[in-house]
Amino acid sequence: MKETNKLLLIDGNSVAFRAFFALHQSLERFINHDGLHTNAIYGFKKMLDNILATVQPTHVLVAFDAGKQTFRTEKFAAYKQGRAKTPSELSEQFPFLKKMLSAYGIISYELTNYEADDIIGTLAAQAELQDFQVTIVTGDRDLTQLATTKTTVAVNQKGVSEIEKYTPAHVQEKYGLAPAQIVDLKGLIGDNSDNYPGVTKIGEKTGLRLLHQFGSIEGIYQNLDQLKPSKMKENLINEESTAFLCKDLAQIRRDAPIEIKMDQLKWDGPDLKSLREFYLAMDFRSFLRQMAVDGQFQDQQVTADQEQVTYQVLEQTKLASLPVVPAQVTFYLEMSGENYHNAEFAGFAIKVDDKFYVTRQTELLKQAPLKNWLENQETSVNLFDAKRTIIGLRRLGIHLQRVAFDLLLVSYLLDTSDNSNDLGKLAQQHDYYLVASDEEVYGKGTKYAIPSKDSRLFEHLCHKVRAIAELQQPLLAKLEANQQLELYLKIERPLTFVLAEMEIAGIKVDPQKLKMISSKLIEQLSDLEKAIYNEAGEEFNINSPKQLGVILFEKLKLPVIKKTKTGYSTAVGVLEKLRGMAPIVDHILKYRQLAKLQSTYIDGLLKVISAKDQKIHTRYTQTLTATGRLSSVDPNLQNIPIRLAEGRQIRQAFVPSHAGWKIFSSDYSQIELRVLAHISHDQNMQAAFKAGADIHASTARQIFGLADDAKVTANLRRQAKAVNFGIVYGISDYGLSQNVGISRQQAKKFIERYFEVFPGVHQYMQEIVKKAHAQGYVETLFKRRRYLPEIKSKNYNLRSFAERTAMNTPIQGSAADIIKVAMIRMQQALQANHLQAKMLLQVHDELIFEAPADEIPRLEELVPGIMDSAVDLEVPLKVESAYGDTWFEAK
DNA sequence: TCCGTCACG
DNA sequence: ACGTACGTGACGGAC
Repeated sequence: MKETNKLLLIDGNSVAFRAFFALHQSLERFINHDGLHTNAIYGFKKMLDNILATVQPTHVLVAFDAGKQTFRTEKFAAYKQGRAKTPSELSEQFPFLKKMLSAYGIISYELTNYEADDIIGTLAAQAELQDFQVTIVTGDRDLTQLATTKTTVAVNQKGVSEIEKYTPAHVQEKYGLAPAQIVDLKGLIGDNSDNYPGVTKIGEKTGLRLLHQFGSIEGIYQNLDQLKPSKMKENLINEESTAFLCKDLAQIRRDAPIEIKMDQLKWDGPDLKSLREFYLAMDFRSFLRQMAVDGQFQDQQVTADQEQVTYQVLEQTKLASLPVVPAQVTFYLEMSGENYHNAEFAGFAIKVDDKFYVTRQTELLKQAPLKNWLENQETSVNLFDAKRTIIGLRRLGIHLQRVAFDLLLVSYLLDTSDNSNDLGKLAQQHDYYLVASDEEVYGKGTKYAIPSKDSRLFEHLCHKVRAIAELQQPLLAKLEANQQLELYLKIERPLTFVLAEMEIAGIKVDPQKLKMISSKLIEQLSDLEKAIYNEAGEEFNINSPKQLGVILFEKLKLPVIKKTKTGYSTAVGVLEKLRGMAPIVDHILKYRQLAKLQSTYIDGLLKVISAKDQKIHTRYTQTLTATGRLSSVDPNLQNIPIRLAEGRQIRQAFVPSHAGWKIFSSDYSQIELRVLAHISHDQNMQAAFKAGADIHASTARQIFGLADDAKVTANLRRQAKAVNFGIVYGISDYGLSQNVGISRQQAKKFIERYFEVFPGVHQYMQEIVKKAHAQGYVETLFKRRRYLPEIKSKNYNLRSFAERTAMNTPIQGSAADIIKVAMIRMQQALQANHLQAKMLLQVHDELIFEAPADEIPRLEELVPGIMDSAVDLEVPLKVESAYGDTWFEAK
């Protein structure tokens, strides 16, 4: 018996539109490495898989509209006029959509002068004659007119997955009409979105009533005498030609001059190789993973065997049979929770030679030969997240000395903007699919739990170890190809050890001091609260921007300066403009300032002082920022207040951990501007630094045209400083004007003048943007790389942002490189000089130590000496130091 | 979980 | 005509 042929016809434009708007809120998340939007392609692909699986067609075609001009516009010029232009973010996706269809082995078809509908109508008619079953997929209900016993019309609803199926019975049920009568209905009532009118005053209700009575438009006009005289009847008579024209426009053609034969639509499934290449080009990682898991890669065939990993559960009795000093091991230590300073151990897996060992008993690590593997100098250890592992092991009394390959760190260096802390997700980004993400295995949020079933945990840990081992060679090769091996080997990898020591050391914090500050704050806050309620005439939550907005702008009728997405803005900048209009404003500003201190810096810090040693152990994230800076979390010790006197007091609570010790601090002076002077080779700016001038005052003299020895007023210096900052950030006249409080015109003049005075800087800014465009990324002094795909975006905002980033990242990132080098050398110098001093904190351009009082004179020489010689620039680096009994006094 | 706000370089 | 300084993390409130 012959099997039934099944034809699937898809309205490409309509489905692409649906997919685009369904994923519109995620538009900016769907951008591939070339800056192409991919949301419609993604949605289309999901829908396509869905429909292919349910319909299981033997023949497939996707029809597209050929253009605006069609036979319908010839008959009626206004047809589909007044429609919003297709957004460029969507139209750019069509060529790639067609590429994907071709990889799927599916024909895309369009026909001059006809719409996709007509192609579908014609092919459906031909297929029915050949006894095919036909399924039509579209987002447009008009196609329901094509439903027959052999043809089903599937209309996708809002999303891409919800589909409503129309058979003749369904159309009958919904409208009380046969599918063929849909065109009569449209002829009477018209179509707003296609922009044709129908008969005046006839809507869906009247239209349906007439058709139920007379069957068709022809029927209505043959039986006009049966209608009672009415306005409607007059309209029908006056607009007879319109009614017939509109019916004709609605009528999908079933005889379009299509040259394609049914045989050509035969579908044999996708070409997996092309599909894989396409997904790679689109950055569709989840689909790639799906393909791998489904065993669809020819060169990376995943069989059930390969999914599995053979491992041995490690036990006390087995330790003796392990090798003594292997050349290489790959190791993963699992802890439950992010904070490795105190997270519970969950187990470990280790690969040696080709064998995998795994256990929950982390205590085994303390014994031979495992301890020796990790501590001896001859075995290289491959890891994921070395810092986490170093600190976890240290808690077990194990001193990890040498790391060869750190998957997390290397991956970050390869692409600083596309990083994840999850081994499974990260492996996927490198086209390795045989390890799940932690979220898949452990869950997230309140559901997070290490599996109690041994095999589940053990397999996952072994998969992780296998991924590290497998990715080692290819990723190191990529680093080398990018000329980034030195950055990894000389800077980032050694830095991991330095950071680990700083985190383990921690900084002592005096809770009594914080509580003293707190009691004063609470008193002041309570007074302010009373004053604010009094001025507002009611009590409300001052911390709620929403409630505060109502009080200020509705009840007190203060002028609205700025709005946010959700309501009135009450940010500092806004409140400062309202100052003097009502006393409540000053009180709110003060309240905000103090409430921040209390919640973030008093309560927040008290919560994280360790009961064991009265210290705070932050974690530095080495693999997060796009520029190469560190960040500090849990708590953030890089944003302890300093600018305002009230907040600065918090620093009095940061104290040395031993009696008779001091806090010592050194910071780079204007490191970013010095970096800029170096990379731009601007002679004028370099001269200022070489002369040891006050750079902001010198800038002021030059851009405001003062004499070389003229005194610079505080105000001019402040403005020049703002311009200098603006330059570093990738300046815009608007941004500068907002910051300095001058007109945009004035700001523009400042910038022009600046570029005249510092032509090297101007040239650098232009060239770095060009370079970013040409190569797709920018680099720092030590070849740290940041990709900027959006620099090619057609969206002005995205593109401008990428351009400013191109200007800023080499500056900010090179400064980060420099202090990292200094930190490594510093740690070595402390050891080499047998000093007790410890490096505790890094705050971007500043290093903070604690040391016995008698070491301070040595540090005053040593630390600045190392910091200012960390790199050799075309301008000198300047370092300033200070010390005292608390961090507050080390200023 | 997102948003607005604000602390730092 | 557009909306804008660069890089972070933590908090409270609202959904």
